[in-house]
Amino acid sequence: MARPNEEVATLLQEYADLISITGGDAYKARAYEKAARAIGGYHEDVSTLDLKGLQRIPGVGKSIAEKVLEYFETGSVHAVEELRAKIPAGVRRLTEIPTLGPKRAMTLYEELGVASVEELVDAIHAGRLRGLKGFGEKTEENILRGVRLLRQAGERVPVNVAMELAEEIVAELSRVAGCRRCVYAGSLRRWRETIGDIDILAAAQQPGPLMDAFTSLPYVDYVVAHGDTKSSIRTTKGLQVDLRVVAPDAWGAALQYFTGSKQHNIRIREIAVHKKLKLSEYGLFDARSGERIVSESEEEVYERLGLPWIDPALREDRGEIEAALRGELPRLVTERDIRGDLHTHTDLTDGLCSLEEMVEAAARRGYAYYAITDHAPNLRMQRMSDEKMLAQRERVRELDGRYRGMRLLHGAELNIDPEGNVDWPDAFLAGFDLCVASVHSHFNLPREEMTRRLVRACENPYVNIIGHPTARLIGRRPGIDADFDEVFRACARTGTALEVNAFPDRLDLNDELILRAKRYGVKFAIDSDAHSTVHLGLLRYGVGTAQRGWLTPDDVINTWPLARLREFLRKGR
DNA sequence: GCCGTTTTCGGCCCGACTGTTTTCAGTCG
Repeated sequence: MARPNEEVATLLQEYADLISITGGDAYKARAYEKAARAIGGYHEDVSTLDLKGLQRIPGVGKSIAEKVLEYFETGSVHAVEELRAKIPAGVRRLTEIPTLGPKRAMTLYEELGVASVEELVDAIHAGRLRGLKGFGEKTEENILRGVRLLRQAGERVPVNVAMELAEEIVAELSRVAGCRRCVYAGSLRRWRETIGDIDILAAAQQPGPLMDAFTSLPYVDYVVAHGDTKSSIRTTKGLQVDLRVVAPDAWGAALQYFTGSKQHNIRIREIAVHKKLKLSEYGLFDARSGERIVSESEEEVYERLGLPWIDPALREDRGEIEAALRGELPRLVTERDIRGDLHTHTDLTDGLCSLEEMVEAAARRGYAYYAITDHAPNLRMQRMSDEKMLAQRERVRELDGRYRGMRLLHGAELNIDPEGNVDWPDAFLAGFDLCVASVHSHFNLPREEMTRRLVRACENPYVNIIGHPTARLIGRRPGIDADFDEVFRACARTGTALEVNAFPDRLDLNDELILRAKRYGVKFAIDSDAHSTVHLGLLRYGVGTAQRGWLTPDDVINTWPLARLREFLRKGR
């Protein structure tokens, strides 16, 4: 199950949406949104807190605290149920369409009875939106484009959602008597950015007890299939999970088979055929005699085919097999290589935790260094000022080295305006240890202008890292259109790193762009973009994405010792 | 609904963009 904090956050967010849709007090809705974020990012398990403890969470008062208690005591919240009864769930789904908010979703429902995304699409095609006030031709286009985007993400879920569930199921099944091994495989093991269904593989002589335990997990909505070696369930959140149980001596071949990708496996089986062998999920066999040669570990399967073991993140048939044959597989960056995080926020801007809390949590992760990069003044909503930034710097200097010797870097996340300029003049920027610069608006500039904008930012001698370079939001917003090869050349030329933003709805750059950028000799920074202490752990998804992009520790500046990093950050100045 | 006081209400991130409208509502970051 999701962390209790996540559950409550989701519920409160839903309540906030319902308040907005029903035209309730906008400030009340915002209060619930704020509380949802605060609880989602809170370090303590909210299901263990009492009324007083809950009210200590910023943004949570008596009323919300009581609702949280009600939720854990009864499993639901009366006020939420009341609004749910008034508004079909499909109407809330409408607001997930980019450019369509609560007001117009309600108009569609009240005026036309539209209560789902499908009905909306039909209504548009039937011309039923014509003449509806506030809905013109462009609006229809935008809605249809938004729906396409929504459907592209389709039934897939963000990698972190699938990962949390998979790890819990693996832990649960590993406790079952007779279970020899249990892991997740499939696209999750390859660190794909979204996951369609979860594949779990277990080894046991007797699959029965594992199957029973699996199909009676508490979050099973219904059992899709319950067989001898394979079962499938659908969870209450709508995610499909498959469990496959194999004999312990077939473990390696099964793991290889169920990890995929399909394209990778096809290539591997071709190699087997050329060697007069046959590879299946049960083992590697002699094609003629049918005798099983190996199957116990992935390593021996690959080895018998004349290949070194290939990291799952590489298994996409993107050249990994050729590289393996030449003995030129990269030594991929791992989470253990990361010495620090270079893009994080505090409650000075839109973060949820104080500087001290963030620094302490970072130190607990064993980092050698850590950068604080709050937003700069051009994102007006953040209300940043020179004075606030300088005061923060002073505090950062005081705390430097006080937490397990971890060194602190004071930075900022600058805003790249449409011309490629950033928030402050050089003289002020010179006071920072590093600057991340990112696009936060004007996502639709013509390609040439967008390219010029990013190149210009790279050429700024104080911009060290381009944050979430395409600014995409998975399933919600496509990335900006620019000539990225031109941008990559600029990065390499100016000593500007590109970010691999680890936030699961960004994962930006993605694997394909990383691969392209790497060829220009660009360096990368894998950052959490944490807005709360619990976000620091999301870094693993950035590392997974970097692995899919074939990055080695040498490619990633925040694996370097501090002295080498500082030299890079000087940017030849 | 929360918060912070100027202790019991009044403010709450604020500006820009889009598409619609004809002066602005809705949406977004």
